[in-house]
Amino acid sequence: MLKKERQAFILRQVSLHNSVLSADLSNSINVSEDTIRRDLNELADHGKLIKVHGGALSKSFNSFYLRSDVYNADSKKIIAEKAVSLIQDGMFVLTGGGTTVIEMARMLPENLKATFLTGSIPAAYEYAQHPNIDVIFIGDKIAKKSQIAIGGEAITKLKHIKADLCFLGMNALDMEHGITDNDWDVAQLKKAMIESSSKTIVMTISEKLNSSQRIKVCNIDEIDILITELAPTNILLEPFRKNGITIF
Amino acid sequence: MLKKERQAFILRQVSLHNSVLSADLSNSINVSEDTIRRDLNELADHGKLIKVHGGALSKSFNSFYLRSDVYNADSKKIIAEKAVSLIQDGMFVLTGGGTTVIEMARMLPENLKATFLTGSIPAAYEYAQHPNIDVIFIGDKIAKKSQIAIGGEAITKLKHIKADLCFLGMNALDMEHGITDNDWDVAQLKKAMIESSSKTIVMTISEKLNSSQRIKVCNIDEIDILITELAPTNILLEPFRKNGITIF
DNA sequence: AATAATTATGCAACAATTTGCAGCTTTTAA
DNA sequence: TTAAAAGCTGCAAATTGTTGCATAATTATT
Repeated sequence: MLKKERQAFILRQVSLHNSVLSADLSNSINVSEDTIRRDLNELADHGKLIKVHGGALSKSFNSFYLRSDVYNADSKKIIAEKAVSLIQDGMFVLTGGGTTVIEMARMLPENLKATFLTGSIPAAYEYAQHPNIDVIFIGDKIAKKSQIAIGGEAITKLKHIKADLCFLGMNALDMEHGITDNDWDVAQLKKAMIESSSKTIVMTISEKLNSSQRIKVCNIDEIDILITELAPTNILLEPFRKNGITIF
Repeated sequence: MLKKERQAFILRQVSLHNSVLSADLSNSINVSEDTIRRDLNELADHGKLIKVHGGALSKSFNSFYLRSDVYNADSKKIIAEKAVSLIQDGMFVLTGGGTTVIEMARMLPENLKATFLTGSIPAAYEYAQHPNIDVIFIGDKIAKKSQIAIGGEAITKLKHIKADLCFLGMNALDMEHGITDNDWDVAQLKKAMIESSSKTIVMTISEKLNSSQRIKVCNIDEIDILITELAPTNILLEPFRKNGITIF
């Protein structure tokens, strides 16, 4: 096998699997690992792949994980836009405090007149900036990590409220486990928020679909509307639609 | 799995869920927690995430509130420094929400352990950032102008509270009219706050001394301590000292 | 075609990196 | 204050890399 063939083979493997191990290549081509290493170094020098300890990575793989910030921000803006379109004048809107919610708060149209209820400091801050929105803060004791109000007081107060819409950003969502979270207090609060609203709207980027965490919030069937950055027709969302959830 | 892949996976988890636990990662990737910890430290060194005890946080999750320049920032910093020195571990501290209070919130020493009560969204946000401070938010309906909670609910809640210190930023202060304000709701709230605290500390830049506004909050004699940017011996402050107010 | 020059490959010894573990310290939460 | 969880440090084992060198393969030149 010629050197060029070998390197072509390596490149194909990399683009196929996103990563290769020197040992595997050495095995499948029957050359010493030294040769493989030299090939990898050469290809890396020419910018064809990224050499790492033990093997190599595809370049696209690497750039993917480097720009994940921007990528997510875009998704969240798409989600926020869809969410905003559901809010109408005069509504009582209950929201959580995730980054997606914040994004939505910033996109609320200036002329919207509504009342927003939240237990999140950052969210309340955004709502308070808005010229025509009334803000009601729920609860008193603030959890440092999540910067939202937690505990019995907040939940008690929620029980006396009936909002039209409830917007929740989600950490994890899957058909089997429903909505799950990794913080007990937050989970309790979300549960109470869902019960205090006529409609529950879950916002999440598609990558959080089909993942789960330790603490259960509620079952899939408590969700009325699901908003992701994907087109509503996307195949990934099909199982949720089949369970009676409206997809936006 | 290559080290870089693993770290990419970690970054993805962090950007997805905003936080990760070392133990969870160790489980899902099947490497020791030591390795995870080393990865997290490495990623933190490169500024890709924020390492915390037990796991890591997404970097983009923090910092919504941007530091804007405020009028007379220098004077307010001097005032804030003096104010901070009055707070001791374990105290219950009630505060308003002016720019001076925000400045004070930012200067609280890291190791201070205290409970702060406030009806101001920006103040609550600052307190929530602090590692050792418990935050209790007072009230529910938020006034747009001042971004503080107003109304009967807040005042009722204040009646059930007895704080050690009450820090108030003031709009106007003069010997004859006492503390005055230009917003009825805010004045009511300040009144209630003063009544709910053992000691009332008024913070104001000197140019607001000897000015008055339309709505009365309280008389001079309800003030225990007055903090300005001036030296305590300044002639301007003499009349207040003579009225039994401690000057800082 | 023969030979010299260049390049590629494998080997071996040594260097560096990575990883898990054990003992001990620090932090956290009750 | 105390017990559990997490972190740190040093260390050892395994894996991976590097370098120099000998040998084989390829190319160029006469």
